[in-house]
Amino acid sequence: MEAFSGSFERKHSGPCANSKSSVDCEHCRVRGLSVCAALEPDELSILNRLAHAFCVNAKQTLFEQDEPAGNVYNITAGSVRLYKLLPDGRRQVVGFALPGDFLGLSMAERNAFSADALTTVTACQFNRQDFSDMIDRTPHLLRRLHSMASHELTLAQDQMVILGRRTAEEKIAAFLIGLRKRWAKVSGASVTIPLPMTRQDIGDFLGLTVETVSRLMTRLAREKAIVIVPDGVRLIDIPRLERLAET
Amino acid sequence: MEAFSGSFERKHSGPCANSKSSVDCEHCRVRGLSVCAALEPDELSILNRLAHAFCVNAKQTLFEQDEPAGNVYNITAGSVRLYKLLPDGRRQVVGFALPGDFLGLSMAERNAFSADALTTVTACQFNRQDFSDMIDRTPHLLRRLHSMASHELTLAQDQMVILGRRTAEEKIAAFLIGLRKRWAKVSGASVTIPLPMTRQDIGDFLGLTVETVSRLMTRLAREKAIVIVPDGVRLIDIPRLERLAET
DNA sequence: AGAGCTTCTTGATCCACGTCAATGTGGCAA
DNA sequence: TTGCCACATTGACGTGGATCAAGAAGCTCT
Repeated sequence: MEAFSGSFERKHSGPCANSKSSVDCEHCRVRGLSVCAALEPDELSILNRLAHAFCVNAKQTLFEQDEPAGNVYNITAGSVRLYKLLPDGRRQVVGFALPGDFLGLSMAERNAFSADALTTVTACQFNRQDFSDMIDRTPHLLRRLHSMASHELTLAQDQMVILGRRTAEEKIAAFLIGLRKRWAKVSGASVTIPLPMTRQDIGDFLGLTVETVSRLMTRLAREKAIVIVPDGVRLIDIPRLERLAET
Repeated sequence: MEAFSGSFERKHSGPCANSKSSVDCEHCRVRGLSVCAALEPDELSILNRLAHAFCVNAKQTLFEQDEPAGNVYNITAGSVRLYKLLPDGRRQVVGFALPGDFLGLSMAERNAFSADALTTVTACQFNRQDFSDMIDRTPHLLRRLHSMASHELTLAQDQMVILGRRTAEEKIAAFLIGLRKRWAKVSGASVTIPLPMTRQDIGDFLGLTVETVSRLMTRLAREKAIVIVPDGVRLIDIPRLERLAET
């Protein structure tokens, strides 16, 4: 809980080697907010005074839907799946959190969704009450957080258009374009973008089945709108963005 | 722009009699925020210092998607359709605003959607810049607005579940239950709820066609989950909520 | 290297919902 | 009253994507 401003550091750079059952990884302990968090240096330094950094391995849970919300999180590395479950097991992925993203900014009493790690994730955690007290003392930071939450609302509304009024192929194309844009903010523009989530996750995000996602990805590749990088299906190239956008 | 706290008043209570092309209705001029706005008296009184009240008839536009956002609105009476259009004309309704609801709280540069009046609407308008300056001077009000925006985000995420993972019948049921709940906040719980929007609007909100909406409303009525009030199709009864919820 | 996973792909078939078309209905203007 | 028009309903038919089923291709553990 000591002061630290700016980037983060870790003791080792590969994935955590420790047991899957451990939530905290002492070896890759990080400090401070993600540099991607779109905050000014003074804001970073204020928040970092409260930061408690930790690391979880892939498939571990950060928090679960309907549980009392205990913390606010800022992702510093890795990606996180955010989803809601219906009583009968149907699942809707409501988003994916990438480095720089905050979780729990709504300050609601309970979590609106579950969150678990798609890859090894390092994050920076704040006690909800400390966080709340701090933003009460720092109005311009609250203003910033409000604008982040508003941005998320517009993303959610865009997703409503995608879910309600686009065909399966358009959904996939929009998803890939949107993800490319988000990765560009994190690690710079690139034709190759990582898909840390499974086809099932993509389907649950877009209101499609795994089979449909798989078929359409293959089709987009056949039609040369994308390239599924051969060494694994979790990496794709978007050589010509406009080609994909016009589908 | 004078001070006024609490409820609103109008000069006549029926729909506006003046020309359809007029945006402001001098006859039913209102003052102040909606009493449904879930604000404390002191917050109401602060905001009302900036309030500029007005009235529009059904089908008139409040603002349009992508235009520079000039105002923040609080609906005091009537209902408003919020929607996004795709270039090819497909439409996604992203929500319906009822009395008490704010529009434009995100303080974004441009409107994320279009808004037009489903019925005669009275609303309370704030200049965006005045509003922004005022919340900067009033942190606890900003905090309140942030929590309203966050609530909208959770509604949007719930809508994502509905759009992505529910059947047509479940969509209609969820829509009616949600609308009933919202009307209850405005005018108290009642088995009869108004549907100020067309079947097309409902379809565009739920990702369905008019025909499907119509068919399923009829079916729900046949199965006695709802009653379409005979004197018009824009009013339904939900005699047994649990009956509707289990569909 | 092989066993046992999970994930991904591909094909055949099905059906919920969309599309197209016809008709009904209520409000309003002339 | 009549015609018009936007909205709603209903039926017949078509189809995009779901479902079911079978492999293939990667991981991880031993």
